[in-house]
Amino acid sequence: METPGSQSSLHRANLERVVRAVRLAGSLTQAEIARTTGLSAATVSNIVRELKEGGTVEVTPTSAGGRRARSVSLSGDAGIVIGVDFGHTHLRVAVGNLAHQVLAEESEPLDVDASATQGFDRAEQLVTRLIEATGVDRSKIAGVGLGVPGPIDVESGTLGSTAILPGWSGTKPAEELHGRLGVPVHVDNDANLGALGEMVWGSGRGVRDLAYIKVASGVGAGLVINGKIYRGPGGTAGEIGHITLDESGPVCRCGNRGCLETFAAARYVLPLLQSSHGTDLTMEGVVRLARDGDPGCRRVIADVGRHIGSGVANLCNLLNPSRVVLGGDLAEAGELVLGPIRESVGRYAIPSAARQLSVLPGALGGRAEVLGALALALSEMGDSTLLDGTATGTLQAVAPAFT
Amino acid sequence: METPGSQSSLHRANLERVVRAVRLAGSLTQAEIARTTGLSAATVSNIVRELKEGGTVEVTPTSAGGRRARSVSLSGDAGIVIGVDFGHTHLRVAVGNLAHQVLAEESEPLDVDASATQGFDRAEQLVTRLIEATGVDRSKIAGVGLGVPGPIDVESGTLGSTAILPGWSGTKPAEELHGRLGVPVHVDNDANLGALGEMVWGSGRGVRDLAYIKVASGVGAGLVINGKIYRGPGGTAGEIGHITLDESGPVCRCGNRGCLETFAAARYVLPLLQSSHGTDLTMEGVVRLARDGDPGCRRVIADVGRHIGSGVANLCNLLNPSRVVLGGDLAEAGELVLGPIRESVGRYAIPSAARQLSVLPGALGGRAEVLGALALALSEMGDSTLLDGTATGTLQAVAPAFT
DNA sequence: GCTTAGAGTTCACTAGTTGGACATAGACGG
DNA sequence: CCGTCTATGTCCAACTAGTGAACTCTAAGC
Repeated sequence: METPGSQSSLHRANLERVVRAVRLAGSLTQAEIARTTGLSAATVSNIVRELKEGGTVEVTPTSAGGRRARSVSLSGDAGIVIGVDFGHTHLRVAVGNLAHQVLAEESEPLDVDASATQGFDRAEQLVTRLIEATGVDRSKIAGVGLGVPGPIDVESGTLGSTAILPGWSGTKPAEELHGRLGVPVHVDNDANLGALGEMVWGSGRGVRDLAYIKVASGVGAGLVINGKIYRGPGGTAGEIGHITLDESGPVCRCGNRGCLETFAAARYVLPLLQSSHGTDLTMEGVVRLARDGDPGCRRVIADVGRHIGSGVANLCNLLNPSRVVLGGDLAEAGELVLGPIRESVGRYAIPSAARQLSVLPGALGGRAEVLGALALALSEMGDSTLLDGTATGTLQAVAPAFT
Repeated sequence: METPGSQSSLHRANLERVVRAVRLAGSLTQAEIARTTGLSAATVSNIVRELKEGGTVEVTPTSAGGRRARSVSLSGDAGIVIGVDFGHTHLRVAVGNLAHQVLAEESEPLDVDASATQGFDRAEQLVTRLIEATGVDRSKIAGVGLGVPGPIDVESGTLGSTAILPGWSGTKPAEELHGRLGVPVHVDNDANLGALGEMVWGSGRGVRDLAYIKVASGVGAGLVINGKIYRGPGGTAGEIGHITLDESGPVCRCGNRGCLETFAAARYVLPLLQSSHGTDLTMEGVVRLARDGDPGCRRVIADVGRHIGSGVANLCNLLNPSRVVLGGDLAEAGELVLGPIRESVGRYAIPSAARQLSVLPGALGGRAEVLGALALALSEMGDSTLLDGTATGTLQAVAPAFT
């Protein structure tokens, strides 16, 4: 990085090449590394020795029953990364290692009206607790990924005006957390992190172009293009919630009318059920009732699905992603919502684009954002390519998260 | 390329770095090259000598009135590239050099009903003629870019079923032309090439994220994301023409209803003026009449603009590009169509995304596609990054194209 | 005319990759 | 049970390529 064209940069690149190969395959012998990376056996030998001395990899003597291969794998304590996710009602923290394994994860409720300072204090405490619980050395923290539920300017790190976390607008979450933890902190919004999480660990594995659609109090999308999060020059890409579906529809909080959000987001949908089902319904509750067979809730969810499908059809015509992953509470409704989405997509998208699109529920549920924060920390720490094109399948299994 | 992590690959990368720096700046002294590339002066000295001996660059002894700097520039005859563009009614060919200069350009009418074979014959003849006219050696051809007006599968190179060039579907244009010219041929559709052309030579210079919208017999968009054409996994990204604007609108040729195309494309718009203006109107004619003040044509064009604006607003919400460039015949209408587009965008896109969006007419007119084909040939020939982030302004002036 | 400063070159040095030789250890066949 | 075979990993000499420092050259400034 320092000197763009020097030999040392070549060496660094080769180091990363080896690390990436090992990470993608789990464990490899040196000869296998040489074959997959294209480097010579001698070079691999040197690099492995260097990495071993640096503590990045571990060499286990002849595990497999071959001739005499020593398998190389990433050492579990080479470094750890931390993901922190602020939601509207919760705070969630995960600790993982360089091998993409989740070591610990925990969430706790967070008061919506809590001040930013309180929030960051809580986050710091929870991080400290999890670090202690896993028993790793604090100095091993390589980076932190941070998710916030609202528009954030990635360049300056300033949180925009957001109706979701009232007292927080104008703060710089990354700086705050960096001050408390003393390590690099990278921020992004929840939709982008959800996309990243599902891409690395969930329903988006192996896909290089996907859209993650999160339906909660608003509707947002995280776009992955060519294996990387796409934020757009202004940082506001993915605002699928404000696609216009009906020019004379309900007025949206953004000031326009008939945005997708006004047909799909919790704040606009829940009131529909007030007179029949009471006022204290949550989206989660509606989903549960729908699964239990409640016809009103089923109808509402299907309508939401149809509208989301219209938005996805537009997205599909424009970007032609190979996969759309649905996240947020609504994803729990499964086929009740996915069916109508697929139907709408089939109806409104051009056939050639719709044909190869798969619409899947997120595999990570509420964990998508924290895990995405973890992945963000991993991707920002120099191993720039998380998924290398045709990943050959054998990715790490996610360690069962305790708590 | 051959050996991914070797020193020779590093050397090759450094060669490209220098070539790119020189190309972006037009001409540089060695010391300037050293500064912009980050390489040491000694290395630059060696590389320049190598490139000079290879005939890639020329060193002109002290042109500027400095102390004693020898300016390095790409040699005009280091290699040439060719762009070929098939339109619905024309065939257009351009010849350029590695310095991004257009040496010759010519277009001739092409019968819509011409067979594919006839078309390729004509293209070959025109290419040969232009090569001879410029007097360069045929062996210097480094590559050909080819534009076709219809859906093409970039992987297999097969032209999809297209209503625009009837007898051509199923052919493999790149193979055909490769067989005749004997050099590598790269294909893409007209919207993508238009985007590339405007990005390199036209209204999109210096921008890394833009959408080029071409309104002709259909409506298509070419998307540039992070400085590169984005085609999507299935190759059908950019189908802005089939965004749904009105669920119960006119039936579109794609089978859906109320697509943007049904409100904006020539085949749907021209009939509106039949009873008042006669049946043999073309889009070009409507634009001319509108500029001359014809109220009916003005109204129609404004309506088209408003509808395109709705589509652009959706695009803008999803992708947040920093620029939208309008191409095709319609762009000639200037503010008559841009005004309504901007108005619609302001109305339907979320403010933060719309604020930083600029909507401009294409600067290249009907030449955008050929020039894009030229740029495609250039970008595919190993100099993978055409525009390197913060291009410092001083791009080549386009040499006036003689017919 | 002398000084100065920036441009480009040369040279010795260093970093880093590679091919080939070599040691090692299990598998296989007899 | 032993020799052969084969693939693994390591070591060494050769080679490639970039770098810093010293050096030369030329025009500008005083």
